Amino acid sequence: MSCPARSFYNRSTSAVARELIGNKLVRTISTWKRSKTRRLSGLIVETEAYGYLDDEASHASMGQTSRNSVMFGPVGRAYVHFTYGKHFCVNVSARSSKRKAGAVLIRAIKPVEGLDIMRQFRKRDEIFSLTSGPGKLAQALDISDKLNGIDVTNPASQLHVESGINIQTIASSRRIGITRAIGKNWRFFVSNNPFVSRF
DNA sequence: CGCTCGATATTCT
DNA sequence: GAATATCGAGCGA
Repeated sequence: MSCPARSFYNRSTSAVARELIGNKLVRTISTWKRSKTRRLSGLIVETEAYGYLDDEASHASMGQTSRNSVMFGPVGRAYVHFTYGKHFCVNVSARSSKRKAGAVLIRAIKPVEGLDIMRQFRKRDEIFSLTSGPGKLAQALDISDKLNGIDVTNPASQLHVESGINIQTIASSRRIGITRAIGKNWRFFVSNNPFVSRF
């Protein structure tokens, strides 16, 4: 399967956020036995765009720091950050050439491959709570800050994005879990599906 | 079901 | 000190 090219991420973050819906987030891990590789994957069903100085809710809004440096680097890289003292969130760096920083948060995926392994990482069986939230999907795919900065346009990367299906029913809304810049409707999700985080 | 609230580390004021 | 791109246990209906 092919990966969206780097140029895919070289557009406005809101456009990238919308078009990432329907693509596949893939995590490859080596199992403890016989160093065999396994694929964990899911269809991206919910995203949020985060901008630069124009977006007070973005980690990049106050300039470059050690935490958000991936948002300022090449597009198509994973920006993994730790939040609320417990959880990791997975983003992909993206922006048009006119901006200096930006990223798209992946908020939810629909599990496709490796559900048994996801259940082990999540320590629960219910399929709808496996990956229906940014912290949940990071845990289900065993994603931590060790993967920060990885190139998601490379199919050999342990975390990458593969081209998927075209989704017709994409809706947008305010972003979730933020208090600033709530006027921007930069959350995109597949309407009428049970795998998104919430409405 | 739905709501409230504590956990818990990093960043910002 | 306060806030945070979250989650799930515990409660009441």
